[in-house]
Amino acid sequence: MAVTMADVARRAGTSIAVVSYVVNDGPRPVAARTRERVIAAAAELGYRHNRVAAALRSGSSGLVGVVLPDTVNPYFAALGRRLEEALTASGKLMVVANSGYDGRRQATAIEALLGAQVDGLIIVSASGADDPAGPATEEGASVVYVHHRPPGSATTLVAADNEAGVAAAVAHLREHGHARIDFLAGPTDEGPVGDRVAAWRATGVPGELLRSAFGRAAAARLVAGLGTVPRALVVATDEQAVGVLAACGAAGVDVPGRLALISCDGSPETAFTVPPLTAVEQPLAEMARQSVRHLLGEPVPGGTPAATLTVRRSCGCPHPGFPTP
Amino acid sequence: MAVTMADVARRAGTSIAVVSYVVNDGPRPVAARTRERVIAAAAELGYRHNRVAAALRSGSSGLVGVVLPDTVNPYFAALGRRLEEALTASGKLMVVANSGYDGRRQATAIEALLGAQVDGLIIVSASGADDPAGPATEEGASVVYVHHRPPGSATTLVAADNEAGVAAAVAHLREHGHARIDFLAGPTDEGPVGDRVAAWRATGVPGELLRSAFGRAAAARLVAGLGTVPRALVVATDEQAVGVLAACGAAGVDVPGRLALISCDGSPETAFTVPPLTAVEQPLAEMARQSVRHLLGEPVPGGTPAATLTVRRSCGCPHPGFPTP
DNA sequence: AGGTCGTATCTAAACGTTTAGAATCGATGT
DNA sequence: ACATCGATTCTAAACGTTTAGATACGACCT
Repeated sequence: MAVTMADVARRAGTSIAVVSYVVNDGPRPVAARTRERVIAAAAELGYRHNRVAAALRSGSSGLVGVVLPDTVNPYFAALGRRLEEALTASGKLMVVANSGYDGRRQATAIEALLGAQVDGLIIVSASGADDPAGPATEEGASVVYVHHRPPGSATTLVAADNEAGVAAAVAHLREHGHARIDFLAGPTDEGPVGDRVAAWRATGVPGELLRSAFGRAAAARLVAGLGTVPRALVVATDEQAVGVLAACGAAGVDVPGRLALISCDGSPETAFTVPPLTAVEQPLAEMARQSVRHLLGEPVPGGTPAATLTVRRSCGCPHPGFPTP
Repeated sequence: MAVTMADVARRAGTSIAVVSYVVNDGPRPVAARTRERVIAAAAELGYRHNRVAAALRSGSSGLVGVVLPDTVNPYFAALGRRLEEALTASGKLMVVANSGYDGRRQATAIEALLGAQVDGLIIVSASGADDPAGPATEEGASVVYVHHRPPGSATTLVAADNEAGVAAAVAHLREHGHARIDFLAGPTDEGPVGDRVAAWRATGVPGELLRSAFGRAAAARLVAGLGTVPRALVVATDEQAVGVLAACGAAGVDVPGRLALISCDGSPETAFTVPPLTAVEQPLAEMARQSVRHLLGEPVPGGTPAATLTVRRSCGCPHPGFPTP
């Protein structure tokens, strides 16, 4: 059915080997005239390189597995797209799997990806999951964790430095005149949330640590139940910040008038909330690039990328398009 | 390196063929005792089925390519996840590619996916792109368009019926007392937007057709520049509705007080906007299931799935958690 | 002329499966 | 005893590529 290298070789009057050399641009040189004939023959016949056959023989499938908790979450969606960009630039295809924050589903997904002979695995680990890279790395597959690595794993982790960003957020709110600055985190301090809590604590600014389950509904409940609304709040994730916004909207609490808010994550959606969220923005593009380089065993230039503060409206700053009261 | 069927066969004291029969559960029967021995041997050795080798021989890679304009857009993100669920249920892995709404990138992506020998292609075509399935289907690959099919293509399309949904939206706004109901669409009526505009027109209710480029910024500009704010508006996509919301927030226009809003798409994010958006919700799960069944050549039960109205706050209805004035 | 080198090409053996066709082996029927 | 049959298993040929080793052929040197 499909056009194979043998067809191209026959047409170009050469052997399969040289066709392969031309297609892969190596590992042996091909005379310019021959190369032209092969290229012409391939074009005429509509040859398409069969990566499956190549994968079987060469051991590289050109596939990279990406495991994310939930690609509908804008933060992971944004990370996923950055990863795809970085992978495409390296000629890899991205196979995605959602773990749904569930360790078992994550393990199943990884198993399926390894069966597909992926060249590597980029994992944002579900919290509470055992180290899923264990079985994977035993097989010799390369694995990189992004954003969150399960406790006890020694596998490479690519994550942003949030310390400076959170400090900047706190400093910024203080400039707006807030003496107390509270922090809203999830029920546990696992993963990057822990770093953010620590960074907030490290500033030494007085304030309370509030907790709410992950998910917007929970965050909404929290704000609704709040007796005295805190004046300034740093929120650990966009997801929760959006929940806080929804709760404030429902309760008629003015943001930033009665509650100043700074979120962490800074996924694209934060630019379009009402009001637009000021956020400690994760350097997703750089994280994606570094992950891919690690995975492919290339040198990784630049150190840990740092999250930076993106100022919009929810902190109290005037923002283009918004009337300053 | 890796454990192969030959290793398992040796250990189980049988031939490679029976190992294959056991692994694939066919196409020939295996005696119960032998099967057990094979399964035990495979477990002891940690055998993992090599899908690349299987793909080369059998012609089925277990991979399905999914091409989306932009996986960061919540609507496509939600569709993507539904597709992944449906594919996983059929034992397929999903390879995603973003086209960035660009015909050229879309063509490149499809080419790469075909090279990976995907078993099929699910495409949400970039508007304005030539029929990208042409070259693909010539190769015998099966292709299904979802949501939007380029004009001139005869390939299978899976899309929702928006007529009843939009009519319900218009009727609902009328019940809220609006005599005029405007409609906000993109610059062209290509794809599903056209159906929605037509459905709005078909209701015969007086109102103006407003236009704005795709993208939230453009929608924001539109509302900001509006002399007299329309009282009731149906918006063609969530993306634009979020833009309208942002513009209203910035301009201090109360939604739904001064402007009642119903969006089309109904991606998960609409539940968490301020105020929560009433929307004509696309039956994404059903669309995903149908797409996959079409792709795999299975019978597709049920006709065209219909979009349905999900009532929240932006239309003027009271909504749980919101004080009714 | 004979040897040596370099370049370009060819031959053929993998890679790990799938799956027809052949082979084996009791059991059954005559 | 012998042919027949069914159930099970084995043998071996693909699938389309990659790539090491063998080969062919001038050019160059002595």
